[in-house]
Amino acid sequence: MTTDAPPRPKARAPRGFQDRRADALATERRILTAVSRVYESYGFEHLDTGAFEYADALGKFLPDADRPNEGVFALQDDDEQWMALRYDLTAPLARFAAEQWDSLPKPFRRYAYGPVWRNEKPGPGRYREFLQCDADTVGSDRPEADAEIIAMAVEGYAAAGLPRSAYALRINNRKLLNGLLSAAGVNDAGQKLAVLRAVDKLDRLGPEGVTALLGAGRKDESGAFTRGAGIGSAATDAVLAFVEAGRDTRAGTLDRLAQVIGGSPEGDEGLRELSLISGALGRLGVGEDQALFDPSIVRGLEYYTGAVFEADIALEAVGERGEPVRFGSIGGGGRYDDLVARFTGQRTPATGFSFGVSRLAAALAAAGATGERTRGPVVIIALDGALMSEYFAIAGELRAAGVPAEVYLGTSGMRAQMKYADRRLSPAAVIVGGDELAAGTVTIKDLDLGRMLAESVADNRTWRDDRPGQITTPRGELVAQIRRIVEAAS
RNA sequence: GCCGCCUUAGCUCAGUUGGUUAGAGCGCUAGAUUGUGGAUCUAGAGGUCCUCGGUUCGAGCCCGAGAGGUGGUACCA
Repeated sequence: MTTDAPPRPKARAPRGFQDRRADALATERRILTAVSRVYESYGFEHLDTGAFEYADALGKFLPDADRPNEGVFALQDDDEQWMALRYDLTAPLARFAAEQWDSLPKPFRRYAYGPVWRNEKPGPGRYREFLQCDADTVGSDRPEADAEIIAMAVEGYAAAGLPRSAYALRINNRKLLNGLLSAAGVNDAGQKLAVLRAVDKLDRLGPEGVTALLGAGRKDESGAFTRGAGIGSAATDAVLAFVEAGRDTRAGTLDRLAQVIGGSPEGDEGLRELSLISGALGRLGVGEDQALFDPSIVRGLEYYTGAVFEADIALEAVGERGEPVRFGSIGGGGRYDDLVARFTGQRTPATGFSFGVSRLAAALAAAGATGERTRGPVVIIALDGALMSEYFAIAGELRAAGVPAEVYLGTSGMRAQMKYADRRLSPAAVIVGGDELAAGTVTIKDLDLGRMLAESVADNRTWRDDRPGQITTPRGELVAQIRRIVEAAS
């Protein structure tokens, strides 16, 4: 027995890529629609760009001969130029704005949504393909532009269905810490980067851990050692006082920041910007609990030059085994004044925010905030192959009346067809056999009513004899009866 | 990238000291019920015991390497 069948491929999605079915897609679409409406109400125009960009347009992560796929999914075009799937929506905007600058109304305000791709290690809530929804203003250096972006983000989360207590935007300004470090004599770029990384871990490691990372370094429980920034103890104290300057109100934090910032042109500039943002947020009606100043917010992206924003979600959720689930950041953004200049050489101030749509959808689903399952169509039971044309006529009538309907196209018996309608969560099934046809009637089963009545029926004999939720009506009343059932179901 | 743990049916898992034909629950398919979902009962289908190599008369079980997953850590434009 030597059959040389070719090896069968294993049916599996690449890791970090997910299949999303109707329920998840409905949640995503609802979020996208709601957030887009908010962006449009502020005057942002819709823009879409292609999934690929030339790699040099995406920034410093140029594919090289050794590791062309580091961080991004890249491939070589037939003219040997490297192209890469976009890893966010900001870099393509910078490219577009630079390319079209002369023909654009300025400041240029656009929103965009779509998938982005990152070729990195996937984890829980971390995929290699996910949806973002961004709004950016290019060509305004007014802090009010930042404030408006923040206000839209806050409004967007509310529109997406998050309860007000479940999220907040935390706002910081890169210039504050930069100025503080200059004043403290820390000017080395590598050290500054290490300080940012240390500060970013405040919520996880606490002040002690951050102190260690600012100084000599830190050994974690597993024994791995992380080298510290190596700044002096005076600078360390200044940084700690700074990151712990957050207060309950924006004005309170500003006052405290003024005390600890140490006096430097850049730091003062940062303070002035935050102050203007604070004033604008007040006038835009953004509550103190929705947008607060938090000096420990860093954001990884190195291209941010001023204000930075991050949205945290505080939804309580538990996984399948009752363990608490953390969703982390569900959005972020900030000011990037140098990104367009990479192309044009001219400094072009810009600011924006990015919704993590996939994460937000996952969080909403896990928190049970979107319990609804998408309903199936009215199913026309195909009892008799000779009557198929009648079945399609019925489906057509229902569709014309605005009711989703489908004729069962399998070859199974009635039991399987009813099961099919049940699994699709259909509101109703239509049964037409020889009896109905002869009598000029149709039999309609209200599946929701049946689902309800089933709870009080223990034995199957009764269940089948009673035919709960089932009525037989004249053929002419079909559409009206179905409509009544469907409207009750929605 | 580094460290730990894990990998047996579609899913969750059990599998004795290394010993016959690898099991359970759930799910799936069908029947009990000529044209009726749920519940119940019955039956059936479903397996590269992650892969490769080694030890052994004999490996799901022991040893080695690799892959995948997972948790932590690093990185995250």
